[in-house]
Amino acid sequence: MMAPSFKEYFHLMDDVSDGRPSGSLPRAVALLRTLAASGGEGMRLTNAAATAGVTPASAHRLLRMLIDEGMVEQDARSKYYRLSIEFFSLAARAGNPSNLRDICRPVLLRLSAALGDTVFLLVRSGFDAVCLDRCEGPVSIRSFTNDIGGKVILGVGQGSMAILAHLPESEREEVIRFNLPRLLHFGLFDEVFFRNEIERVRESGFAARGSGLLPDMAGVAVPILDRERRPLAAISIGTTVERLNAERLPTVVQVLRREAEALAPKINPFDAALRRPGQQVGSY
Amino acid sequence: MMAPSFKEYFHLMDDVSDGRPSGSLPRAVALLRTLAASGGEGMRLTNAAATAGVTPASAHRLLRMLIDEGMVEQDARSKYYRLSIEFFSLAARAGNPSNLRDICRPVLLRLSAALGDTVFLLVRSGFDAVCLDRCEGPVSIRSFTNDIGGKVILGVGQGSMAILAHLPESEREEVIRFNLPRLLHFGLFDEVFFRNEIERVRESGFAARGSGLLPDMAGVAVPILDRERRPLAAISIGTTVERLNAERLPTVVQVLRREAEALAPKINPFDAALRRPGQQVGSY
DNA sequence: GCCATCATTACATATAGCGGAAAAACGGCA
DNA sequence: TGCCGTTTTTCCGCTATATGTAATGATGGC
Repeated sequence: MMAPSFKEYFHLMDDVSDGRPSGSLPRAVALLRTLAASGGEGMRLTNAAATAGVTPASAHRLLRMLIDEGMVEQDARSKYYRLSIEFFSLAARAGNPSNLRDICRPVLLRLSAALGDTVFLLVRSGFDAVCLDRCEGPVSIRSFTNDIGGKVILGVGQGSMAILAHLPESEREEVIRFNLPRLLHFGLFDEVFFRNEIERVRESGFAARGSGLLPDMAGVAVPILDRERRPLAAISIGTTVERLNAERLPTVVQVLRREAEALAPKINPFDAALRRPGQQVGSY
Repeated sequence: MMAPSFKEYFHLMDDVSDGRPSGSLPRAVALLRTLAASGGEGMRLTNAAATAGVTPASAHRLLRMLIDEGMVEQDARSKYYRLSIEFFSLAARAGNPSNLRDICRPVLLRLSAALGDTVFLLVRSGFDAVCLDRCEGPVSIRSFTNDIGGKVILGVGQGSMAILAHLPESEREEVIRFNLPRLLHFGLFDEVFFRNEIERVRESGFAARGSGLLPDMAGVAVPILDRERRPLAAISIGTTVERLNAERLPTVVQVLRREAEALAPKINPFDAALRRPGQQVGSY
């Protein structure tokens, strides 16, 4: 089986496949999701309506409402709809739960300057991890969570793995059970390998190298743990395989760990979010 | 009059003051805006309801719907509502209209590496400018648009000014008329100074130094212009006053201009977005 | 352990949202 | 230029959905 392209990968993460939403709010959200999944160019009305599972008439009415609300823009002559910059700006403030990003920013800057690599801040979101912040180092990097706001399946990539591995037993199992099919779908893991990897990370306290999903790319990540040793987030650096050689690795891990430990007490422990089961995650 | 703090500044940019919205979608959006304005900690139901101008019962129902949709999270024990990480992740893709961000990213990286300063990418959004992307340089910087997703009044800061100054006459006038009261509200400008500044920027083709809003901070910005010389975006660097001295300035401007000109033809010209008048902007 | 504040549920009413169908605008293509 | 398929937009009657008031249940502070 072939490894999926980035585009395929991210497409599969979108939960557009809602079965006929009812009520105007769910429909509107379905449209927003659809537009988000459409990429930067936007979508035609008919297409968006079909994808979101809404009649064209409703889609038209709803999209107009959303334009009135400033959440959606429409290209003046092509009629293409897209999410608005204002929507982007509005939601950008959601990427700072309990001021996590603000608190971690200086650390990311320091790490990126000290190590010369790209640094990421990741948090869990359901069965995925989301990149909250990123500081570019001089070395150019490709990564699953390259972009701020980018989503990866929990367990894919070092930062994501660091979070998963440090979840408490029951949650960890729940996530593994949910994610295994998603991962196998890509032919990237078999279960034993995956579970071994998780154990290794949990015991060593950091995730390194990772799965070699991206050739020549390597990374290290450590979790930020609260007093009950629950993972609040992960700090991760992305670099090239050659830069992360055997003699440099321990140093990097130590630097990361020190920063993560210093960070932990500063973070106001926010509770696990309340969520309806089975929502907001892709179904395969 | 005192210069406003960052917090005050950004608070004033939030358009939460909708007069009793009717229909479930406008109410929901009002709640989302309210939560966005509340910062990272989130809000209680009652408070959010009052701020959004909705009865507590409605707020409760709507917020539950939004949680079902994955757009809102609720802290398990404190009951505080906040925008969800998934919402953040969803909207992050709105920050790439016509793939503008993807196209500019390599340039930002190159500039940040070459100049050693922090580089910003800004686009217009109504009467404001929004930061789409940012690459940190080694020198630490404070800026109005520090954060990705951050909003500034069109005309404040170099990047924002570069866009405003290069708008076609009629639009420029419209923006100036709308923004003058907002600017005067902060006691930062008088009209003649503001207009002179705009003229200077328009004629020279770049904005430098700027208004000295932030002590010791300086910046340069150039617009990215399409074939009709309409500003599509602005590239801006932020640095310290001393780093941006008289002898370095011309070099920096030239580097920026060259990149901006090389970028222009790559960008698929997207039309002015269709918007209802008088929406989505703060009223003072 | 009490009281005040806040969160949640119940319910009857009206209204806002719904889809089908028709009309109008658009965009090719010859 | 004129025709036709597609897409967008409007209209309208029906229904379901969203609404506020009011009552109940939970929470937290003193």
